[in-house]
Formats: sequence, C-alpha cells, structure tokens
Amino acid sequence: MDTRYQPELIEPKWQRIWEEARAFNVPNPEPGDPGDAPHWYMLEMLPYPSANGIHMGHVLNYTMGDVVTHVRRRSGSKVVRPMGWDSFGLPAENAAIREGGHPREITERNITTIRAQMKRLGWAIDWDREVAAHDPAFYRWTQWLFLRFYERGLAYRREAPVNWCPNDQTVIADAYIVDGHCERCGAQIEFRNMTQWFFKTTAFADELLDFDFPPGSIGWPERSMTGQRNWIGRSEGAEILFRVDELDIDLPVFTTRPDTLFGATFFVLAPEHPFVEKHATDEAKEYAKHAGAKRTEERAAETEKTGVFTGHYATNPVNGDKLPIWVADYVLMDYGTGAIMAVPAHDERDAEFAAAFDLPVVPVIDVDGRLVNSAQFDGTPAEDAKRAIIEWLHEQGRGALAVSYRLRDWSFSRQRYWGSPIPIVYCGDCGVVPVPDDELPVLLPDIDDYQPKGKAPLASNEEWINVTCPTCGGPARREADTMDTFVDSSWYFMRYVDPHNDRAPFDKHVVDYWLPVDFYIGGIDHLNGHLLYSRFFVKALNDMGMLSFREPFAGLFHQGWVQMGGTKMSKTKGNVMGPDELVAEYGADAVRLYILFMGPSDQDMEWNEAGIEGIVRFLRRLWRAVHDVAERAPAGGSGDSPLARTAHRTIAKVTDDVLRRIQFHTPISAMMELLNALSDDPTGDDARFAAETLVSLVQPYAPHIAEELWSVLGHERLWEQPWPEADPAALEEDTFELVVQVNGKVRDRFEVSVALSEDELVQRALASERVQAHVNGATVRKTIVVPRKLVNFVVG
RNA sequence: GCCGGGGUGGCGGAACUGGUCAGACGCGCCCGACUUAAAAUCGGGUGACCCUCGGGUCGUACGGGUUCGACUCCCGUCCCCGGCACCA
Repeated sequence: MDTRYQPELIEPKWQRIWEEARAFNVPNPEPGDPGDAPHWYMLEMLPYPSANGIHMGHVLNYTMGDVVTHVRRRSGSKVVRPMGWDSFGLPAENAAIREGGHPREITERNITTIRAQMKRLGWAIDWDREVAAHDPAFYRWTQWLFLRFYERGLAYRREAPVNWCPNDQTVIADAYIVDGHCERCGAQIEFRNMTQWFFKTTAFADELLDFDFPPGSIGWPERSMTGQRNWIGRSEGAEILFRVDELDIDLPVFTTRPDTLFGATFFVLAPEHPFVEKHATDEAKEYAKHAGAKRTEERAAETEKTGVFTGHYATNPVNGDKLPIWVADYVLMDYGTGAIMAVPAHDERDAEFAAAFDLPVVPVIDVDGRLVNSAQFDGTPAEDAKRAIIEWLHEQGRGALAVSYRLRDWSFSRQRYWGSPIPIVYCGDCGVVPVPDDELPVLLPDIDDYQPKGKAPLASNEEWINVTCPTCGGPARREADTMDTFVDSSWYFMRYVDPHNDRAPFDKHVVDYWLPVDFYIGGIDHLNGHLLYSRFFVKALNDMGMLSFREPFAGLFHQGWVQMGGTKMSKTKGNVMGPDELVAEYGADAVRLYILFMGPSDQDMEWNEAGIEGIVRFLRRLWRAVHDVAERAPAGGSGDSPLARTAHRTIAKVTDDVLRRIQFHTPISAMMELLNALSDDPTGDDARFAAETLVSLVQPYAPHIAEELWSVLGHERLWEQPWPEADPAALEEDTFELVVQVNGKVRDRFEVSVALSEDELVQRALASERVQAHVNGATVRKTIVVPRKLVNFVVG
C-alpha cells in the first residue's frame, strides 16, 4: 500500500464524490413542514468577482464558515450554506473601458475562475442556490423591491448635497467614505448638489438602534452594535423657536442643552441655510457662497473660526434678548436645523467664535451644576432644568422635546453603467412614473461606450432611454442612473433561500423558515453600509408583511484582515496573495488548516507562509498514525484508558470552541495534542477509538484527508456521520494532581484520589517533605482548600 | 474629545467563571539519531538570571491596590489599534 500523503490525489477524488452524492445540497422544507426540526443558516458575505480571484482573506472567511457548517450539519441541524456573486460594480466596468470587452463577459469569466477556486478548496456549498446580482432573474426582483419602497415613500428623489467621487465619476454613499476619500479608489470626495435617489434609512433610525435577536442567538459583537449606534448618532434635546421680529418669521434650532438657553448670546446659521440667501446682507451672502462650497472636513480643519453678521436679530424666547444672527461655516446644514443658539460660556466652539468676534459670554451654570443668571430657573440642577425649560417653552408654544440623528438617508443612484437600472420613467405630463411590475426587469442594454462623463452612460443611449409613458402613452425618458451595488447585497441573503422563484423575490414561508441568518461572517468595514442597509431592508419588508422577522442577522462575526506588509490585502495596494499556488503545493486541507491556525480569526494577522510547514507535518503525521492504527491496533478497547479520556476531552474542547467560543485555532492545537498522544501509543488500548475520534474531529477543517482516513479505518461517508459527543463519564477523572502551596507558592504536586475529603487532602499535603521544608516548624495560620485543585498553607 | 478593543518568550499565540511552578500548540533556533551527504523523518532542549545541579529568585506594558493566591478584579499612567467627531 502506498502510505504517502498525497493531497493532489485524494482532494479532487473526494470533491467528485461529494458532488455526485449531492452531499451539501439542502432542499427547502416541503410545504406543510412545520419547520420545527433544527436548522441553521450559515452565511458569509458574498464575494465581488474580482479579476484577481479570491485571496487569503476570502480563504479565512469561507473556511470559518465551512467549519461551522460541518459541525452544525453533523450535530443534527439542517444547514443551508449558499454562495453567490456581488457581480455588479465598478471594477468590471473600468476593466471594460481599459481593456475592451463587455463588463458582463469580464464578470462572468471571473465568476467561472472563482467558482473553480472555491470548489478546489472543498467548501461545503450548496451550489444549486447560486445567485448573481447581474443576472436579470435576480435584478428583476431588486427592481421590484425598489418599486415597493418607492410606493411607500421609502425610496424618493430629491436634490441634495451628495458625495461625488471625481475618479469613479459617481455619487458615493456616506458609509463608504474613509477620511474624506473614496473607500474604493482613494480619490478625494467632492461635494455636489445633485438630484439623486435616496432610501429613507432615517425612517428607521430609532428602530435601528435596538438589536432584538431571537432567544439563544449568537448575537452581534458589542463593538458592532456600538459602532452602528454611533453612526446613527441619536441625540435627545429640544427644538426651540427663535423669532426674527422684523421679518415676522421663526427660526428653529436644535439643542441638547436647553438648560443653557439663558446663556445664548448670539445665533448662527449654516452657510447653506435658506435664510441667508433670502435675508442676509450681500457680504454675508458672499461669505456663505464660499464657505458653503467647502467640505465638512475642510471646515473642521480650519483653526480660526470665520463668519459674517447677517444684519438680523433673533429673539430668545426665554428672556426676550435680541441675539445677532451670524452665518458661519462651523454650523452644518445637514445636522439638526442648520441653525444654532450659541452659548459661548458652555460650548467650546461657540466660545472660540465669541472670542474671535468679541461677542458677550454669559455663564448660566455654576460649579455645583446649578443654573444661574436664569431668572425663575436659578438654583435648579442642570439636568432638571433641561426638562423644566422644555416644559416652559412648550407651554409658550416656543419649543418641544426633539431628537436629532447623525444618520442621513442613503443615496443609492449611481452615474455608471454596470448596475441594475432604476425602473422609473419621466413623462412630461405624468412626471415620475414607476415601470409597472409586469414590465420588469428593465433590462440593462448593451452599449458601446461605458466612459463616465459626469452623467450616466445610459443617458446617451437614445434608443433605450426613449420610451412611452406607461400611464399616458406619451413620450417619456427612462431613468439613466443605475443602483448602488449595495442595494443588491441588501437582500441577496433572502434570495439565496428561494433562488429560483419567478413569482416573487422570495416566498414568505421559505424566508421565515430559514431566517434570520444564524451566523454571518464578514468584514467590519461593512458595518455602517451593507449591514445597516440590510437591517433597514428587513425592517421595511417586515412592515410590508413580506416576512416575519425584524433582524436579518441574529449572529455576526467579523474576521480579522489578512495583511501583507501591515496592510489589508487588496487589489489597489497590490499585496494580494491568492490560494492557488499554496493549494497546488500543500493541498487544500493544509491551506484551510493553516489560515485558521494562524491566530484568533477575529484578529488581524500578517500573512506568513513559513508556518504552513507545521500544518503539513501535522497532516503527514496524522496520515501515518492512522495507517499505523488501521494496520496494527487491536479492535475494541476498554474506553477507559488515558488515551480515550484525552480523546473525549478533545471532543469537548473542539465542540465548545467552535460552537460557543467561535474560536478556530485552539481546536487545532487540541487535535495536535491528541495526535501526539496517539503517536506515542498507536497500538495500545483505545488507539483505534482515538484515531477515529481524531479523524472525525479534523473533518470540518480538513475534509479530504479526513474522508480518506475514515475509509482507511474501514468506514464510509464521514460527512454525514454524527458529530462525536464527549462521554461525561470519561471526562471524570478518578485522580487529580493536587497542588500544594505554601504562602501561595507551589511547593509540591502529586496525584490523589478525587474521593479524598478536604481534611484528608490537608493531611496528605502536610505529610509532604517538600511542604514541611517550607513550613519549617512555623505555625500554619490558615489553610485554603480548593476542591480538586489545591491546598494552600498560610504560614508565619 | 467621546466610545470600543488591545499590550504575555526570538515569532504567531494559549491560559474560557481569580486557583496545577504562566508560556499549551505551532514556527524558528540549538543538540542528537538515521544518511556518503543533503532533504525528509525521529528523539531531546529552548522566558530571564543565579546555582553547590537538589534547586533558588524574578517574570504577562508601567506604578499602586484587593486577595491565602492576580495575565485574569480595582485605581492611576504610558503606548498601540479601531469607530464617531466644529453633530450644537
């Protein structure tokens, strides 16, 4: 028999067997299935089909998902684990511009490559459920969902300042801007006023703050929930009306500090505030024009406060003070009301402004946190004063409790070609007209010129753009912008469970059966984008009655970045390391094990190929040991040997780490320890049991070698064998190593029976010569006994 | 500034509810076996310092504290990473 470990032979063999056996295809429940059998939705963020294929970050992500998939499957759950393609988007379009060809051809070529890479890694994916965002059978339903949002006012069009990427020639969502730069290409983002499509994410701002998962869910990491809450940025305060008497209008302000209302000494408007254009002096208008053109980051970077008096005064409703109205760029139009009451005594920014323009400062809170200079509120603690002043304002009809959010609506129209068309036409008579459902999908036409020119490439396709109005039959034009690819990824995980449905995006019963997703693995970079948008989609669709859950992802895990040279692998940085060469050299099993063995999977790791040798050695030793056992070890076994107990301990450790602790590297260490123990005694009592256990535990990590060795041990179809269970009796030890300390320092250790009483333990401990040497005749002041662990004598 | 996560051998890291001389497992390195040799493989060693070779002292960013006992809990300091940030 050839006993060399040759992954290049066994891996394709088992991959073929799994495919033929349809080992990992999982059908949906039959109609009428109550759905009470355990099931599990394992999801990993779908990949963009890059021309570079997948890199080690993907390998980490999908191997983690694979381990969980196998363990859950074999633990008795029906596990759905699909795969698909985030296949719209800029890189393919840019490649088409650069190198010619059609984005569709480029994308589909990449998908073919990546699918083969994925299959070569042996991931247990249900390929029957594969979906692709650019497939008309998929984007038909993306468009259909858009129309449902549109009908409810959750998708709308307005002119607004938006983030423009001058390099990609399109609008970018807030969540994908990093330090004022395009997250994708790195170009500096500009500020433009454009008519854009928005999803009304703010409609769910409050609800998005709560994370309400079904009982028993894994839940989200604390930092992720905190991160989204920060992004939403809820502030409680008051909206207060200040009257401009000479113009007979009210200017509302939002403040979180209504208790400082008596300290307001001036009033400031954002440069974009409509009041400025209508009522301010020419000088103030001129200032606003320049200041308003600057981006928020530029404004924040300015060290000196700037501003101009508008020529008008606002009346403080609480004391009748006439406050000069200024326009200054430290006030932002897109937060609160775009206007503030300035309280220089208690706000740093207002203080700077007051200092720069020599404006008065009136303190209204003393060192004890009580109000002063505040008439009838003097002496009230600030916290109480907030309520009291709001109440007073409310009675006067000059203010009310108010909540403000940092979150803004999601602009999702893109001025590029390779995305789903937005199913809207513009009619001279009827205005904005949605394309009727039975005309979906609005197919993305083939065009010759993808070059962005500051407007959508589709806009110049006269043949496509000119249509008849669905309402009146008159001439109309199609919307030429396409949808952000994050619209596709906001619902793909629901299409996965019902991918061939041609009557609806998905069947309610099917999504309600599988969702919410039990475990979702993906990068934390999508926290305020994709993950927030998906939650928004689910809440909206729940309101529409299309599904019964309120959260899409009941368990979330962020893998760390696989880095090279200290930065995350990415095409733009040119530090991408793919799995192909490694798989060819060491085999898929070794690559899978190694990427998980590198460290805690939620922590960033520096790619370093050197350590893979250790994993290859482990696999070779496993191979030899199991063959050795198969040939020489006796059948049966007492089940009571130290080796058997080690095997049971390993089962408990691996299971607990993977399922509860979500830690993938320590199980590998534990399996190495078991192999070390087995290698020491390959023909002993319970060697066969230990070998079978080890192979069974290795299977989720290294399924090919496990399957091969399982057959060497005389068994079949390991992938559907029950996950091993640790025998509690075997975990119980008859003896334990008693640690004896004197003054907290270990002085002796020896095996004792677990049956000994505390007194007996103390007697044994005192009997030790080493202990006596340290007690040395002194008085034992105190004795601490920790059952099954130690005895500590406090002496002296 | 606010919020979150960290700091353990030459390296990646372990120690899960304060309790087995902290350092599992692996990499690297050193020594040895096998070999003409190398590779592969196998065995041994590997926190620091001291040592009469029995062992001893110190050691988990730093300084304190709680405790019989602290990598683990508390207070303070330094540093690193991430999120939010002229958000009123």
